[in-house]
Amino acid sequence: MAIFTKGVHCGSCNLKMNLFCYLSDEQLDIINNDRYEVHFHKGEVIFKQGGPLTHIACLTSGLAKVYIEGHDKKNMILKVLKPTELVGGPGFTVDYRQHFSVSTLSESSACLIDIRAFEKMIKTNAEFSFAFIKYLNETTIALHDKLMNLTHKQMHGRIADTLLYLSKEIYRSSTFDTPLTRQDLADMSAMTKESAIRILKELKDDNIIDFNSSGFNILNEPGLIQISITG
Amino acid sequence: MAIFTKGVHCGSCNLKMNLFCYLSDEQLDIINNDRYEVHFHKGEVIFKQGGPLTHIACLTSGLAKVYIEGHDKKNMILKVLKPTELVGGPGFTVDYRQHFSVSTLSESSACLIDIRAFEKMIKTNAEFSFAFIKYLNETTIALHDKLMNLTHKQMHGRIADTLLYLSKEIYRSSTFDTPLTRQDLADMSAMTKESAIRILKELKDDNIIDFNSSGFNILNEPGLIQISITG
DNA sequence: AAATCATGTTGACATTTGTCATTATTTTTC
DNA sequence: GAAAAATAATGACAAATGTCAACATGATTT
Repeated sequence: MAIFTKGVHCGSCNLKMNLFCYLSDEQLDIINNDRYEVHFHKGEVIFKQGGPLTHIACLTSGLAKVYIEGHDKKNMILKVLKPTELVGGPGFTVDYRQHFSVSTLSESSACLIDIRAFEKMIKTNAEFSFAFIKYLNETTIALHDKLMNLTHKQMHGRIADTLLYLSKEIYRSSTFDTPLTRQDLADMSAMTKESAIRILKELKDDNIIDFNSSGFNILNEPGLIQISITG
Repeated sequence: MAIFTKGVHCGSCNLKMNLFCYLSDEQLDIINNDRYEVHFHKGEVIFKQGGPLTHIACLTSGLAKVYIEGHDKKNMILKVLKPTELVGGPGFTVDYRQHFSVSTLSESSACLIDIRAFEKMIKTNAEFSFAFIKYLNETTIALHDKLMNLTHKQMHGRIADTLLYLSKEIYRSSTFDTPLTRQDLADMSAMTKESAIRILKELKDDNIIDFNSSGFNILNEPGLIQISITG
């Protein structure tokens, strides 16, 4: 678990950017007063599944993965987190335990917000609460989408979805270098790493994508989208 | 879509049972004033995916299924709804469209609550809003669970999960008769109906379960749980 | 530079799962 | 009650996917 080495105020994380814009200056002060910036090395765990939910995190630099840990190292990566996204956890208001793990894919920083301060805002500011409900519902819609993609598409479609997600949502570029390993790509696509490698090779052979040690390049995005649709 | 044949006040749906217990009598009056009870025949659609989200429903009698419609009639049943459960929809606060369909599995009644009245309660009552957030988070936890089960378990484990869900959560009995078809059981377990039939037969041959035209009987629950775990 | 370790790749093979055709059974309709 | 339609069941087969073993590559340590 994250250790608060020092109480450094997090200046790089402008809370007003997120749903915190609904807070009054006074309320913002309350949250600002006990939030801390923590630096994480590559591969370190920010939140651990099963552990206590004491804080909400806002990734301020670097990249992280949010994943559910299953049996036999069979993990499922729910999403990739980039600055300056929030990550809470559905245990909030329920059992105050983490229902997924979050770990960094590169050197990263995160701003940790005390869950009690967050909870107070929810209970005292209805606009803020409403915005948070919207955030939760958007998460649910994304989860539904993932559920359908992973259960109703074959491997080619699932890998296409993963590549399009990285290209469009995370890196916003048709070429990108990524610290995600083949195992990570497999964990995002619900398959073994061997299968992921095979499908990637096929897509490369068909000139839909290209890749080497320095990253991926989507050569034929319409083709990749077609594969994503036909599954 | 549901047609409001008549403005019949819904007496059988005691809103105080659900999260509505956080409302003041005054607020409860506001919601009570424009809610209606509607009867649905077996197989009728209460909410249609893609359609407008104008109401929240509380099933007051009967049974319904909540499902995402995919391509080629490949549906995914998210949950079975029984009295007196609420069903909203993640489109609330987002795009005000339905992101899943709800249809009845038997003759049913539902109490429909205007989404604007509901939204007003969210915005004016922080305790209510907090309870609703808890409800949303519980839904998300259940979705995570489903995602893991469906992507990381083989068919035997998935069918076992479905049977245990029906037995424990829905019917609360080791024997139950259900209007769910084999296709429905398959749609809950992310497989084809032929596969569902085959697995059910295997479980029957192994004396883990029994079934006939009048319903299911779980003979060896520990065995079924073991299958669910080893997947 | 050698050694070690993590990650990536490939091939052979077994298993799982879906598809399709066919027949039985049940339910609904007339 | 007969006919039609929906649902259930079964078998043969093909396709998708995982498993395992082997080896390659690259990064890190010594």
